[in-house]
Amino acid sequence: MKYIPANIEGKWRKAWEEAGVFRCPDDLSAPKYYCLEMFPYPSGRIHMGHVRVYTIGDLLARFMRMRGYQVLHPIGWDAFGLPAENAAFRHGTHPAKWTWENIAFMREQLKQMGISYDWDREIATCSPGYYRWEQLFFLWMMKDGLAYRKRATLNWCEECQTVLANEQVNRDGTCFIHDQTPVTQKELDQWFLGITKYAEELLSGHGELAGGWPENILEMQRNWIGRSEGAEIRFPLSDGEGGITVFTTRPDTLFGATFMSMAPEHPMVMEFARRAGKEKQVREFVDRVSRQDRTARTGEDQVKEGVFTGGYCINPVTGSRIPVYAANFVLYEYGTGAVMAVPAHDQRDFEFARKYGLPVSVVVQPEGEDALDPETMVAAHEGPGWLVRSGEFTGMDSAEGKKAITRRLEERGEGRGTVQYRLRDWGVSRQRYWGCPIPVVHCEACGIVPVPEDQLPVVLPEDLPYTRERGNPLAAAEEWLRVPCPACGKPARRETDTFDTFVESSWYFLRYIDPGNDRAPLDPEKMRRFAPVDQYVGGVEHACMHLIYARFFHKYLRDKGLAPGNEPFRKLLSQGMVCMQTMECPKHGWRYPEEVDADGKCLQCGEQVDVGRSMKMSKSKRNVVEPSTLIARYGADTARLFILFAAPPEKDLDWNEQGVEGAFRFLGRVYRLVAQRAPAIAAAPRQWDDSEEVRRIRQVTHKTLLKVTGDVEERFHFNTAISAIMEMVNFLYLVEDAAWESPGTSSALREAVTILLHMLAPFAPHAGEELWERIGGEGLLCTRSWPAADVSVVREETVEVVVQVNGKVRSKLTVGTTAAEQEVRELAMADPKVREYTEGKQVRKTVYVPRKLVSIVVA
RNA sequence: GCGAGAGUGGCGGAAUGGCAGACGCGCCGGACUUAGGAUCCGGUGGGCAACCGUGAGGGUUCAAGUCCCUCCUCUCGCACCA
Repeated sequence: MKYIPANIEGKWRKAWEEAGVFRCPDDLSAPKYYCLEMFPYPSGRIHMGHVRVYTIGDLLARFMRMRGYQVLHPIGWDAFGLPAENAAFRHGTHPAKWTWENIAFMREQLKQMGISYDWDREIATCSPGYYRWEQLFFLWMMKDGLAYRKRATLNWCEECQTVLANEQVNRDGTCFIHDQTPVTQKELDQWFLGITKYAEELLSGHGELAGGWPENILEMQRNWIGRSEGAEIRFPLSDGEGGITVFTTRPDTLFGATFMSMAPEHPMVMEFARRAGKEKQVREFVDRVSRQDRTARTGEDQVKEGVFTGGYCINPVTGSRIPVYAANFVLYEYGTGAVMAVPAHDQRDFEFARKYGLPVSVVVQPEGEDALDPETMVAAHEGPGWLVRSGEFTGMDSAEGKKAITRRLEERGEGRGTVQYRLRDWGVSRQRYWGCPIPVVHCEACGIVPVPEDQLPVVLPEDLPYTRERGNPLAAAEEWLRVPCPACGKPARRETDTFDTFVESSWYFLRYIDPGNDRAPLDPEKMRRFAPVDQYVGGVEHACMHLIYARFFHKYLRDKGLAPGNEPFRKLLSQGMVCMQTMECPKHGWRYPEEVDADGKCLQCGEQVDVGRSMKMSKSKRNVVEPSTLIARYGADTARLFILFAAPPEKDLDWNEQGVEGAFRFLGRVYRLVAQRAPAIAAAPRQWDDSEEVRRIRQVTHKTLLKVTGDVEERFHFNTAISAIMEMVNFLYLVEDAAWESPGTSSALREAVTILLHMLAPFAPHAGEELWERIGGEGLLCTRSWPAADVSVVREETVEVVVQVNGKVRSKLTVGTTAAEQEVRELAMADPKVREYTEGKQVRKTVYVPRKLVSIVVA
């Protein structure tokens, strides 16, 4: 009778596996439901964050399976990446070995959780059978002009000997792995993917996602893409031919442009300096600024500074000669790398102008305020207003002026309205070994030559001695490196850069649909059957990069006829973090929970530890609970149930050992209830009496069923679904022995327990199966249909109506559900408790809400 | 600074504008027991009460945790993007 998860969980996992119940056939026999959780990086062992995502996903997968869908629920491994290399040289192993061992270990951990994956579809992105197709996509992109090579300044870590993404640079400008090493800037030829060609569609596609995706994620993506409308305006050089084009969102302020600022990297900067004989001075500034990494340079506390280049250009509308400065706050990668400076109406330009004594000219006058005075202004006026000192445009409001000035520039061929994006093309080159080789060859005669499609895959050589701590071992792999040029046959060298691992994760969700295909990356027919993902579950940390890259890839593959529809993920659930309180010993720093005794004393020194606020579980803060320990102690069902009960999925979850105990206790309670009543249930007849007792049991049962179904299916409120199940169990505990034994009522109780177990199945699948077997249920519970609620027994015959007097509840009436308004009003007025407050007073107003309340207002 | 979200008992959290605090944890009491840190049953926002209570202050409404305005605090994202 005792609930011992260790005795039952393994047994049922085996039963599921043997029956192959989670295998999803290629052919559809029911409407499909593609449920996907973000696949893990095989870091070694799963952590609570993984347990949470995979539990949420599995709940939905199991639920939808019972709802009659053919569920595709796959899993795989995001298996390339830097940590494998770091671990490899730390532990003297090979990245491949390390990765595959981790995969083997974590696969077992996931299996222990009882997640209902179709393991036949498992993929690891480090297998040539996977990445060969991504090499093919890259060749296609090269042909389509979407993959190209560009010299670019990138963050460089001397220690890693590789390029870092901006997000891999710490706030203080050090490397995210080597936090002592300052990140520097380095110019390298890099491969880029033209994601900006899809910028507009990535933005407009949000229309299709609205409702299915959390609004905050869409907002983050909007910011990331950063669309802004404006104009490109050409400023002719004051001396000689040519001109400089700027991008501005404020063409209406053109008459107020009194100087120009350029990115230090802009080629015209040194050109001007040379001509003016100011090379030395300007070079000093340019060198100093461009040595700084992007984070430091764009940080908020960065002081604006610049240098006069010696050059001048002409404001196309005022005709005045304006000086050109190089300024540290102008970004070369954005817009045209040059901006017209309007100090009166842009705060940055204002500060810059005041610092270098440049003229300020007011051209936008805010409505209803004193005329702005350039001499006394202390800040720029960035808001709207009326145009002044703007020639023929004077008097227009700024919105109108934007359009009019742009139109005039277009007519004169001096500019045009354009749209700019903050989104940059995606740099995919990494100077790294453990990644997918970029399939091109460098030939002295032919330049860059793509590897012919029939020679794919370019297999990453895994037999290299992995001894170098730094740099890319591929660069030293002479045997692999030297190949004949595919074009001319002369000796050439392979590209040694590998892909950013976000490339792998940009299409894995499609490959799951056709994982074994060795003739093509994807079969369009199968894609049409299973794509898109109906429900994607993962963390917010991927709101921008992964989710934008994947949307981009999906759109590209759509254009190549491989992927159906415009969007890869119909609905997205972004789950909250798993947090736990931190403990810090004054002498020994962060403490693991097991390093502290029951009285909150450090086991090492006996000092009282400080209990800090709850923070995201992390090894560094030692506020972690190991999933394996948890499962060993309580079983997978308890882990799952607690995680789903402790908080709604999108909110952060506070880990609490006593809460886990509570979940375990509840499962024990269900277990004892059902196990104890199993004989009575087995003996119960199929027909129930038409008694009050039966009606009550059935009403509770079906009400719970409706609530749980709605909470899971529509609201994703798994915590309230569980609390409804708990209430039902509490109710069943109060049912007397006699009712379990009596033929008339036991049949209704049999129905109750049957439905209870079905509802429990997606939450605590192992315990559910075990009890299902005990009550003589047929087949595997997880393969059964979700029960249909009998709405007729849910309907109440009477309802409680609250009576308020002046907004305060004074009495409650029990009336028939169909009672007429007039009747209820009269009952309310006649109620003695109500009369106490209404006696002798004038009734001003009464409000009647059917089946809810009567509200009486008295003077 | 900008944007998004959140703030409810001792704690995690419930509440289509209609009885605030479901459910769980913790705590208190009872039962069963040689025993209980197992299990079962009951109680549990504050106040003796009238009443008061959802971060603070206003407002709309017969009625506000929920809607509107002004603040405060916290979390996350963006942050010289011209």
